[in-house]
Amino acid sequence: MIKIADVARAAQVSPSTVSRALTKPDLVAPETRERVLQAARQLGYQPNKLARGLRKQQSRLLGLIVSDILAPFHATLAKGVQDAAEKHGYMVFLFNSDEQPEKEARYLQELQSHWPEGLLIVPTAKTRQHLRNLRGARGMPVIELDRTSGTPGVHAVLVENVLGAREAVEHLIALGHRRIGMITGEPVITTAQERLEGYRQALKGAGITPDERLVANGYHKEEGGYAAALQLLRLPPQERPTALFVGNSEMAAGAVQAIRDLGLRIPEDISLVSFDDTRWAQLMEPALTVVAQPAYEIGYLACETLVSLLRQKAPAEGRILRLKTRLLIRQSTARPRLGG
Amino acid sequence: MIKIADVARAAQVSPSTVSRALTKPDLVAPETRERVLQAARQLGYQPNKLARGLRKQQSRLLGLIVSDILAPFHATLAKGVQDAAEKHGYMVFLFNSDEQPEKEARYLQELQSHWPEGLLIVPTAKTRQHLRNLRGARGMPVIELDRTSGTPGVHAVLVENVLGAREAVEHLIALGHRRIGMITGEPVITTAQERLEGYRQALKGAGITPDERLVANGYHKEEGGYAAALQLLRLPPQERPTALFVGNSEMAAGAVQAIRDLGLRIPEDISLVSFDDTRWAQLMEPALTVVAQPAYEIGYLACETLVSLLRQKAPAEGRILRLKTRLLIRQSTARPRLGG
DNA sequence: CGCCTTTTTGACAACGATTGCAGTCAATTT
DNA sequence: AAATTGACTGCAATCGTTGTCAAAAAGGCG
Repeated sequence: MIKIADVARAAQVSPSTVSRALTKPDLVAPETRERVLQAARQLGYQPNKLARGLRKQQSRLLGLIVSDILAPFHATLAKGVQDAAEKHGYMVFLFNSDEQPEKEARYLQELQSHWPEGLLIVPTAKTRQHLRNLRGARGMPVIELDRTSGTPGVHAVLVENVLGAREAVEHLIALGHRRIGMITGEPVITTAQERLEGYRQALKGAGITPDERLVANGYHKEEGGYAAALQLLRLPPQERPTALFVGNSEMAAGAVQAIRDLGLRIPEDISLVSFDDTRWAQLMEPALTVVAQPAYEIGYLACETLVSLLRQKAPAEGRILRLKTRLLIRQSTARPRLGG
Repeated sequence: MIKIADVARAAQVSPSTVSRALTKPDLVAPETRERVLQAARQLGYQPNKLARGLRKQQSRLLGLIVSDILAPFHATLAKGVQDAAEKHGYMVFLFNSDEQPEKEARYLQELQSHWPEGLLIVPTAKTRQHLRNLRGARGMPVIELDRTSGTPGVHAVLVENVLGAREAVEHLIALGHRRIGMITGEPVITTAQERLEGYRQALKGAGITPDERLVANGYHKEEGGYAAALQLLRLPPQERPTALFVGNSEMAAGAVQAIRDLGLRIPEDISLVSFDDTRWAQLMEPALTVVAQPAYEIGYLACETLVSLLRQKAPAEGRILRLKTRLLIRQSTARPRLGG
């Protein structure tokens, strides 16, 4: 690997001059600079970021921990973060907690030892205490995405979950549904709480008495969504929901499977609306009505926020940004059958 | 940030001893070791990997460049790589070339300056020359995934594309199709070439004269697949294919849209089979017949191979591994209509 | 008790890049 | 012609960690 000393020798100057020629061009004489640049180019010199980071005490690295890279929402989030990071000359270390607090803790440690300048994280159940334990975290800014851990003073980029959920359920109510089931995520996760809250608000607004048997936990995962949907749809006929509102697309995929396995039809027998727009939601038959989240924008904006925090040295107080969701009405929601 | 000197002071020993106590425990006296470990724990010491990497001349970092992180195939690939890397104590820098050679070149440069010990890459059209330009690459082992760039001596983990494609097309032929169209990817990409070759072999094997008008380029992308499908399905009735074989899932999604926009039904009017199994392929109606690739295994295996190359210093000659595909017959393929 | 091994520890020099400081040299001013 | 300025360059220290080497301490043996 070519180092600065090699370029220095080739250009017949000192290493200091090479460094300056490359990073502070106006501090060296034009002809020297040209000689250095040429030598560097010819030798294919690439600065060693490890050494530079060590000396300058800055890594130009950001850490990103998402909870499920295989879910389109998170993949899109990650892309938004990376695009923004690249724009500002940062690299991103991407990890996947799989919603497992232990994995998250491990990755946080591993990450910390690489001296990232900032951290973006989709928190899990224990993120709050993990962040507290990160003693070295000094003033390292942290931005939470999609959910919050409740850590005081932390920044976050979220969506209007309550409103988004309420709109979805109000849409069902407007179609005439009265018995509306919800498949929610882990109750410790704020998105699950907020979406449940939106669901309840909508019911309340319409004067519908909430029935706790119509709310089932799908643990944010496909299998959980499958089980939850089965549970709800196997209620006795007069108690069974005529519509389901699902907290995310993973669980919705499970719910669709369950509905099919029960031999029910969407939307004739059961209306379905879920959070997250995905390719399969668009391609399935009937296309799924969804609450679309601006995943790319969340990631991009979070990273922009982080970078601007890094620019201004003063550790700004935690600010929470909330983006809007959009209800995309497709064919999976319809009037309930009479007497349903 | 706590450094070794801080721990040394707290434990009343020299920095060297702290370093040894942490990395070569049997070289320090038990009581000293205990004192050091305790101090380190108490202060929350984390070794600085930048400094360590610089000193030890090894970063424990791997680079991974995929061509589209939003595609499930690539996301799964990445997960396989990361899981394997983690097992061996490596971190992964993940990038996304978006199939754009310029992006790839930029990321390769950026990556190189972080001194990764090895590189995993899903090559684009210009990877071969990019790798050649990477002068510093010395003996840095490179593993190609999914496709090959044709760089001599490089390792690769691929699938049996010819065979997989042939089986898919033979399945269509067995159903009675004679006019079978193919939507292929960029011809410079080896997977596209090989899958096309499999298609041709299947036709030849069945004594069907290939018709070049039945092959359209979808450029690996959804929009391309849409356009290509339109082109093929708008051929005059007696020339129009009764079945389509699509080179990947992105293009297949476009093809499905095109088929629907034309008011055609799957599989009654047109049979469809594509490479890559995805959630939407399973959930769409009718469920899509696909050639499933072991994406996770490709990633995992590639990373395992890379790590084992790193272990044995000798730069082994390039070896190409090919994994099997599986034809999953679902409902999107059926007998052609009589007189179709 | 002294000599020789073995264990344990600390001082020091790297790794590669950057930067404050000081020195050189030519250009300008007096 | 001497003095002053300014532009440019090199020296040396530094970032945090590790490995080499030698010194110091501890243990073993006659």
